[in-house]
Amino acid sequence: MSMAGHRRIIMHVDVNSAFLAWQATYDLQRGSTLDLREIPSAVGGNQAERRGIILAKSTPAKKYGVETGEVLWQALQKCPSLVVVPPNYDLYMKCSNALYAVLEEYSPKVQRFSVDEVFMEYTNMQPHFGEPVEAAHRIKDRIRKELGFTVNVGIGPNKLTAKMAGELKKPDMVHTLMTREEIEKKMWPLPVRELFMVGRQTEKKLKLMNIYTIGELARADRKFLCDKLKSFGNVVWCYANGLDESPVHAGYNLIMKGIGNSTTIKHDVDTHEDAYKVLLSLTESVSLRLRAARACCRVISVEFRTDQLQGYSHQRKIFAATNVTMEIFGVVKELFDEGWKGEKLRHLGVRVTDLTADDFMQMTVFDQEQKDKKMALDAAIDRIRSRYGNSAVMRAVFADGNFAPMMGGSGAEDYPVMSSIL
DNA sequence: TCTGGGGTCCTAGGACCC
DNA sequence: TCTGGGGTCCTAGGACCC
Repeated sequence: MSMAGHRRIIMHVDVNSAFLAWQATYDLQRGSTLDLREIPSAVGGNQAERRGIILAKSTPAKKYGVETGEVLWQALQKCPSLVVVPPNYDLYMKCSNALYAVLEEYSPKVQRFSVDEVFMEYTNMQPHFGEPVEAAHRIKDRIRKELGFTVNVGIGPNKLTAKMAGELKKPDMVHTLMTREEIEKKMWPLPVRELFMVGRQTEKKLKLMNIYTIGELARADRKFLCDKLKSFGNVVWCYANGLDESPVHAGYNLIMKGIGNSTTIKHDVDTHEDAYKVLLSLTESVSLRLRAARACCRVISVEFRTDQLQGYSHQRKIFAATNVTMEIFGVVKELFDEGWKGEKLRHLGVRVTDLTADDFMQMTVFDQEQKDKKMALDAAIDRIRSRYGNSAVMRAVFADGNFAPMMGGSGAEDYPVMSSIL
């Protein structure tokens, strides 16, 4: 909440080619003489495990037309010399934490927006750290020197303008979008697709209205847009005009809305037995994270993706909130049986939503003793796993080694992800 | 030779209630 | 025997973000 007439100053810090830069930094610190950022390179999933897409690319790779999200073999056609390294999520989490720790020194209000993006409230911080642009340069240079990777810093009167400023030109730059004039000059000429929240579908609809640039969207009739795009029309119109009042949510105090894990399976699954193994594995990691967050869930959903890449889902609200692995798994099995249309499945997911705090767990009328036992078992397994690692305890169904006992979730701490409305 | 995994929010339609 | 209308809850699907 900002007082009327009070001018906020928000900074957005965005790591340049985060996954790739972090890997390169790590390699250099361990004595490598090759900087991945200086050659055509990418972080990519494992093709043999059918996860072969580009997760991040170097600037030289970008010059060959390599794009994030594209399938590996296509990227290799464009750039045969492309060096592809596997992802390392634990490393990313460590680098992200290090970045966050530095930024916390400059403001009491720092919001983790994603693993590689942070919003920082700089309002009223000038007496301590100087004018915003100078401070941003110092912060940026300090991160490069101390942590070894570069960031862009965007500065604006709200989160939207700060974020858009940070995207203007990369890498290792500071940009501002403080005034109406700056917005019109720097942001309005950009293709409308570059506006936060304008994806492929919205771009297509806007084109049909003859809107191609952010400026054209900003000057379009608001009522007309609401007519065509419903409430979303208002959102994008405001964003195009640099309007946004959303607060910076400091630290972890945002409530998580849901926890999910999903996985692409090495071989298509077409039996209940195999699907159950995958689903149990996913349920294990979801419920572990749920308990770590000291939460229970009231909605459980199972997500399907077929070998034809057709996706669908099935969910149910349960009577009493729970975080007991085998209770959740019981519902997951039911949902799978009801939802599965019998196709070959390449991908399965488990997600829990409608979370509540676990401190006053609703007493179940029946079988309280049974429930206590299950909760004690989960707690004991969680303790062993946190002490000796996730593979220290394994359910017997996984003993044949065909499926991993804990799929998804890196064990890294969870933090709230920003909402799409900023 | 195919297209990851983690999220959030919005909308539409049906069930159900008064 | 009649079919108005408002409200809430639930589920599925779609759009977007990184």
